[in-house]
Amino acid sequence: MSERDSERSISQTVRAQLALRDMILSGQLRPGERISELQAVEITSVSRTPVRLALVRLEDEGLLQAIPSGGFMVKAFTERDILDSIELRGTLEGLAARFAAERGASARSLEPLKECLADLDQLVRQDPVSVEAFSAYVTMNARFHALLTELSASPPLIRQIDRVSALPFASPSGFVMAQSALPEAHQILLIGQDHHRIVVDAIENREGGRAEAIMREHARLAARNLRLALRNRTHLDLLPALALLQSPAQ
Amino acid sequence: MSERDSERSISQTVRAQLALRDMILSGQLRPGERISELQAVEITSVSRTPVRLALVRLEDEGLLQAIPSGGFMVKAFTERDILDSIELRGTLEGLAARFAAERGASARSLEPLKECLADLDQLVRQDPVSVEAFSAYVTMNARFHALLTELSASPPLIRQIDRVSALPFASPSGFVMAQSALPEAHQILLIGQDHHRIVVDAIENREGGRAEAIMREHARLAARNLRLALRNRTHLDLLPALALLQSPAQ
DNA sequence: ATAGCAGCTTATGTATACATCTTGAATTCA
DNA sequence: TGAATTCAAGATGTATACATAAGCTGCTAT
Repeated sequence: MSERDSERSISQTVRAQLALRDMILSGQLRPGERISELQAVEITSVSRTPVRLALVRLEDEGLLQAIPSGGFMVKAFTERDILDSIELRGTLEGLAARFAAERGASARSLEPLKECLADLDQLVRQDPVSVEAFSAYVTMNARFHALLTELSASPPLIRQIDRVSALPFASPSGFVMAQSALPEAHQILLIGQDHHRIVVDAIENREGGRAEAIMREHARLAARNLRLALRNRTHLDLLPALALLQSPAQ
Repeated sequence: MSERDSERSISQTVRAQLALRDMILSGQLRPGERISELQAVEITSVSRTPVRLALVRLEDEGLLQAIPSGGFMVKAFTERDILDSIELRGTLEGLAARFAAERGASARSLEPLKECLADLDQLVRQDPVSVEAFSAYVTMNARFHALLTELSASPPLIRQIDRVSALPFASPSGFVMAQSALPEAHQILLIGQDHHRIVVDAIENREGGRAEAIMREHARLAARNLRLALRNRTHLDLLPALALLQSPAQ
């Protein structure tokens, strides 16, 4: 299949990076655990050179932490770290929205965002929302946030947002699936979608302050989802990202 | 001397990273220029393995850009990129100040910041400000910003601020030296120091919004310095960071 | 019994040889 | 003359061997 072709074509470095990332996010490698190069070599079946590069990449992705004396360990996050990362993303996306508004995003460039908004509207309209719709929402929501970020037309800002969102629990869709298990599911989805509507409106009307504020608040929905999910403790399996959380949870 | 000892003790990777960074920031490697591993090997006199690691590190530092087909080139920045990076830093430092205020930084933890503030006051008091005082200001100012960042007590945020500030033209002291060549020098210094005073006051009084706003505005002083320096075109040599600027300047 | 030291095991840091792919230049054909 | 193709030179990707440093275990001495 073409899958095998693509697997063959990608570099060993990337292959190792993917394999190690999966093991970290799935909890097979636990927070605080040291991960030696040879161990990583055994896991990934590639030699030390690409393994080492993969480890360095995962370090600046934020999944690993360098040990002063050499080597790496799986990074551990507190609930506070996660909440701060979400607030951080909200702040950066707020800045992106403000830039888009102040710099006068053209009607043409707003088009894809509006289409995405309409697609999301379709998904949100159902009640109750099917699991498939939730899954589709996650994809479309990620697209919405990506489009919004690009609308800032600021490479340095886009770069930073991408880096923050690389942490799975800080990404825009990190906790959407958690909602599906909550009774407040549909309500929260509607509120989030209203935020989307508002930010587009604000950008269109050049209301920079409003656009920034609503994106900050929007990120706090994710924080709310996280807290609800942790308190209810239902379907935590929907959130592999929480494998990185220190002791208390899981 | 101990210098030779320390030079011997640091790793080849770090040595290569420092050497290459110097060459980039000093303009010996020009923006857009491809930098091959062998070339880097010749420059740094270390083998390809540590050179490669150094290149990867410089990439996520933001000084290099990966070429899709492999290898790296020196990243080029527009004036807009630089201004955006400064605004970005201001936004993040604003968030840090707000966190410090909202979370109630203890009187004890505020102490070092206040001492630093007093030291800066001493330096600013002279008129005209000597070159040595400017240089001391740069150091002390960097310390002030570092202390403020740490006061947020948020590892994820601290990490992001450090990453943004790694770009020399986005760092808190990036354009202070440019002032020394400007007629408005002392005035700008006084204004900046007043910002410092205000943010400490705001944090002490738990005024999160005020603390955030003043840090955002504070960063815009750097943007002002940049614009003035570029327009006047005097003493651009004081700003090695501008070696990364695309064509028009320099 | 505990603390400290010695030696060994294993980790990471580095260099280099080999394989593969990209790129540029030259030549040939239309 | 221009464009396309092929070949060569050089680049990056990968593996592995070697050097050095860290950490651990076990033994000895107090």
